[in-house]
Amino acid sequence: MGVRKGRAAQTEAALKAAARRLFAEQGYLNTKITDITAAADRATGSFYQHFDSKDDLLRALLADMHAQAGEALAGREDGEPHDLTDPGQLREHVAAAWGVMRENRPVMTALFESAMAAGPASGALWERLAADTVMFREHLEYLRERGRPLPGDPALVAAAMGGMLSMLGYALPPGGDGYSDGEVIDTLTGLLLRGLAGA
Amino acid sequence: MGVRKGRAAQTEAALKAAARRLFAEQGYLNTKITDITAAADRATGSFYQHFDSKDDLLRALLADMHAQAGEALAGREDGEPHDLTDPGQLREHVAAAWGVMRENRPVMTALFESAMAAGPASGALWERLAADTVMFREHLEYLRERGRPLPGDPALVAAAMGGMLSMLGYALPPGGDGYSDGEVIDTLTGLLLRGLAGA
DNA sequence: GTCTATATCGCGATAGAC
DNA sequence: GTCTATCGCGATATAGAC
Repeated sequence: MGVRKGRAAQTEAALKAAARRLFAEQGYLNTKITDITAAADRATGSFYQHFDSKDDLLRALLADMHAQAGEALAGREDGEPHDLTDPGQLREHVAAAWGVMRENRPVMTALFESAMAAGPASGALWERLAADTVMFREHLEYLRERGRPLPGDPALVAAAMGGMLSMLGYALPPGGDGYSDGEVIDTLTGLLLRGLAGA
Repeated sequence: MGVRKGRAAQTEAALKAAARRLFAEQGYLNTKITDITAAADRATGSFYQHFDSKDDLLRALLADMHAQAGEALAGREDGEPHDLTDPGQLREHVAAAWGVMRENRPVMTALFESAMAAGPASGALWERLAADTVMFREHLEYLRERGRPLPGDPALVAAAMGGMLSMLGYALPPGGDGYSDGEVIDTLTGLLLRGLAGA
């Protein structure tokens, strides 16, 4: 695709870009449709030419993210499960998950808030957690098959790991005064790998 | 206090009870003030005689919970920090945290959603996480002082542990088909204690 | 497709009789 | 203190000209 786009495509892109910025800045739930159109310098009505609702826009952003992730990961998966008890390999996985979380902060943030707004009984958040940790779960199941003792059911352990990551990814203020990405990744890796009982 | 209450106290209690039930069933954000009054068989206007807003009601529920927890914990804290690397003691702490989460599901749920609705940049969720994990943090600092190697900054490790707990506590459907409390507690204890690398 | 203007509505909050 | 009735605002969504 070339650099030049039609006016319509430009508007859609502007709306998406504005939405991503606002979702990260003030959250998904707090962001009104009029906020998005204003930030994109478009009229309110134009929004509905491209999206049915805020939720629809979010799904579009998610699709973009998946497409991008698909490109980046193409051919990188060798199909052979990795050994999560190996320090280097675990760190790599934690770093990858953390990276996705940070680079796609607007979308992850929004999905998180959206799932949460559905309420606990809806199970939406649990589904999200499960979906986001399939890779962890598969690797844990692989370990279990090979006779490694796990602290519990692979799906539960995977969800616990993922929950820890998502929660920190959402809650930790991204810039400045907090912890560096490397520090967070090292800490989480260490915590998961050795546990509290030490090396 | 006796069993009989005035009409006013009865109304306030009914509103609180209805709110707790609805918060657990459909979430805090989804629950409208009119839902609460309807469930409590009271008129909409009566709500404001007792609370200024939904947020105010939540604070009242939180105060009730703290009062109750205060009674339960009175005299149980011996001031001496515990050793979180001891399996029994760690499990006790995890079980305690999990128990609070489950027994006060409506309030915890609501606090969680409320903090989240403020958006990520507000830092509200991070503050909640930090506040809910002071006990973990203190124990970790105690370990560090005694020369134990930790995977990272005590506050960060504590937040990670707390995040894992809160996230699962919120996301896991409370009844029936899921995991038992004992299973969850054992899994989390094992995960934190031995880490993935095993005993 | 984009704009301006407006219809519609849910819901928080208040007024005033009882 | 509780009720019924209503106001007012914020936000979604649509209508119709350009």
